[in-house]
Amino acid sequence: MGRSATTLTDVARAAGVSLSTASLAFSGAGPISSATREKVLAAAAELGYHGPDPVAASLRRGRSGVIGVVMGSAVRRSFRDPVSIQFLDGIVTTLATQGYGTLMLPASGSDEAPGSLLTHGAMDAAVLMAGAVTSTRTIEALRARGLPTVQIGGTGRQGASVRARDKEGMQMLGEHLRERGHTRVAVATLPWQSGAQPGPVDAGTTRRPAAPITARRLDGLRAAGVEPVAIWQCASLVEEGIAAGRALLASRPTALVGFSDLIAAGLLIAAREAGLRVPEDVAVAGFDGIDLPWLGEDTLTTLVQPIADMGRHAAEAALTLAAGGTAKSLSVDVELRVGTTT
Amino acid sequence: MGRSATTLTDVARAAGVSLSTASLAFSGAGPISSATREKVLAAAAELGYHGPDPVAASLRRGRSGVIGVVMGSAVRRSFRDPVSIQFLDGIVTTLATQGYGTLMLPASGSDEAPGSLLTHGAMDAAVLMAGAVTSTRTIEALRARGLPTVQIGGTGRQGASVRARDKEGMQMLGEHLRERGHTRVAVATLPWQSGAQPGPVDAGTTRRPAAPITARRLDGLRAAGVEPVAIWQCASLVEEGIAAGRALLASRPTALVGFSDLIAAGLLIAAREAGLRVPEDVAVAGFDGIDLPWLGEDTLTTLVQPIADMGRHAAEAALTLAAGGTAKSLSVDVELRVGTTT
DNA sequence: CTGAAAGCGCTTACAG
DNA sequence: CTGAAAGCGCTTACAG
Repeated sequence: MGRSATTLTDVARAAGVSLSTASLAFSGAGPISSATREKVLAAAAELGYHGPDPVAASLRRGRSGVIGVVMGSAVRRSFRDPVSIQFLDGIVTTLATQGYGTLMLPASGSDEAPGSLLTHGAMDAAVLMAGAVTSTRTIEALRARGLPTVQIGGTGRQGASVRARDKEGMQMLGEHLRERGHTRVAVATLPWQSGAQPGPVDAGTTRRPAAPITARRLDGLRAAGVEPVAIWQCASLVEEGIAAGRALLASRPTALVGFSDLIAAGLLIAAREAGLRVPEDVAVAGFDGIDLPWLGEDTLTTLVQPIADMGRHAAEAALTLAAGGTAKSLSVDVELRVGTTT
Repeated sequence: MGRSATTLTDVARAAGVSLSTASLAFSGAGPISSATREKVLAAAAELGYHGPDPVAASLRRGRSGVIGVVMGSAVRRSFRDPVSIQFLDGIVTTLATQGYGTLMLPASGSDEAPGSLLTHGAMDAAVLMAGAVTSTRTIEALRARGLPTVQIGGTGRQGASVRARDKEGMQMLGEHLRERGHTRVAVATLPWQSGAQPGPVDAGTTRRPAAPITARRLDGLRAAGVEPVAIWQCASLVEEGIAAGRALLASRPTALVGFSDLIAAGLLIAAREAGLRVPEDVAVAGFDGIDLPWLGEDTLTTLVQPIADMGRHAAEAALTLAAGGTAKSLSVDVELRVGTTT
């Protein structure tokens, strides 16, 4: 059962004190003499009692001590991007220092009912990882329960969010590319909406992506006066970046921009594969600022996001919400890091 | 608080039934007429009640509905290997289908006290990911609470474990290399013990690695008659594999074996970097069978583990233990997949 | 098929 | 500083 047979009542009896006093010895939430505490702790050790049952304490306190983290898609897919892992690291680490647990929640697909964990799992608040943002059913299932949420990369319009200044970042990159004389820029974006399949997008479209991150990054490029000669949407995976690169090179671009570093790595591989020199024949840039130790000599020109910090902020916002407070949305700066690929 | 203000008692009153009947309407754990159930559900919908409080239900049932997963090290580091992610995917997915949640537990370092989540988090059992296996303090903290554990990659000596037949696999690889005529084999192993720093290991040592996976894989090579000309221990990361490769090439090997695919990818990069042709000048092989889309034309010769299956088995064992049953240890077969690198 | 009662193990006002 | 009491919200024998 994962629960020891001896309870706080047993410990109190063995120590010759009341239940409330025994509770205080463990929680320290009230005045207690150190002699009494020692007595209780000794009795507990004697009985093999390892502290109050967390479930019972949760019920009494009215809080589960758990924050849910909703992944963008299946764990396997979602966490192939180191960015997700660093977010998760920031979240888990921050919550752990507050004694809070992190519950993994598989997001439901856009066409399937939310899982029982989402509808009935014990938690006080939830963090929605970037890819989960546009999965409406997931958000609605959480809202229906009255659970406060924090979105990473969201719009901030529905509850608290933590996001990067994507537009400002991409604008910096766009200006950097224009300074370098690039006029033909092809772009491999993130998906325009949740569940979108990889493939071309009409470069002249006036439709704005439903996914906020994709929309903001595209806005940034355009704000710099960069009008893409070709657009390909794909997930943040190296293989999808490679496929995007192969397709985009047909438009004879002088620069390739990936909306993530993993995508950009794929673009770079596709360019090399085509026998092109980088950056002489074609420049390549990404977004994220992660380590790609397998990329060889090149270091990618990219926009560095403070990823672990963002995870930390999201966790802190979730804790505030769990405690009944209100959390404000937060935008963090990104930094242009010029590597060898532009 | 993450808890709606209305309770099952309110719903029962509104529906004009008893508390026990209202409970049955949600759980279906006893006989109830469908008319009555409808009445209760309608009252619940009316009141905005979204089902029984999971914490209260857990207390009453005596089970938290949560399984902890202890990572090998910090999330950030541990999950840079896709193998860990696939394990986690298998675990989370399997548990979710049973309505069970997955709690992320950062392992404590070998020299620090176990975190409060480990000592006081609500869970019914725990799964220890490969790297966590030799972290004695972590295991002891869990055992002290009376929590049953399942180890991935463990020895099976302390509780249930799910592991690959590492030795048999490596023996197959050793024989494959010998058939190809290799006599000078250099090896980049996984760490010999928890927390070991990357670096050389005396190839002639008779000391056996404390880490069971490392020990079994080395045993397998030797069982095939392969006596390494040089050994370097490192974590399963591409950059550590690259460093290992640079060092190991000094021993003029005709074959390089990495104890993980990530390490082997690093070895391959180091070989290319040294201007060596693979496999003509030097062969390279790994262990795991993961996708490495950034590796270029080459496909790694490797031992394929059924990783997601192993995660699934571990989750099922944990569920059995959580229900008070006993779980047996399990070994799964690995398969030699010959690629272009040997 | 439905209801009344007990109790899961704890924390927290409250009284002394 | 310590103790007696209430109650967190639910599920499950048990009786009818």
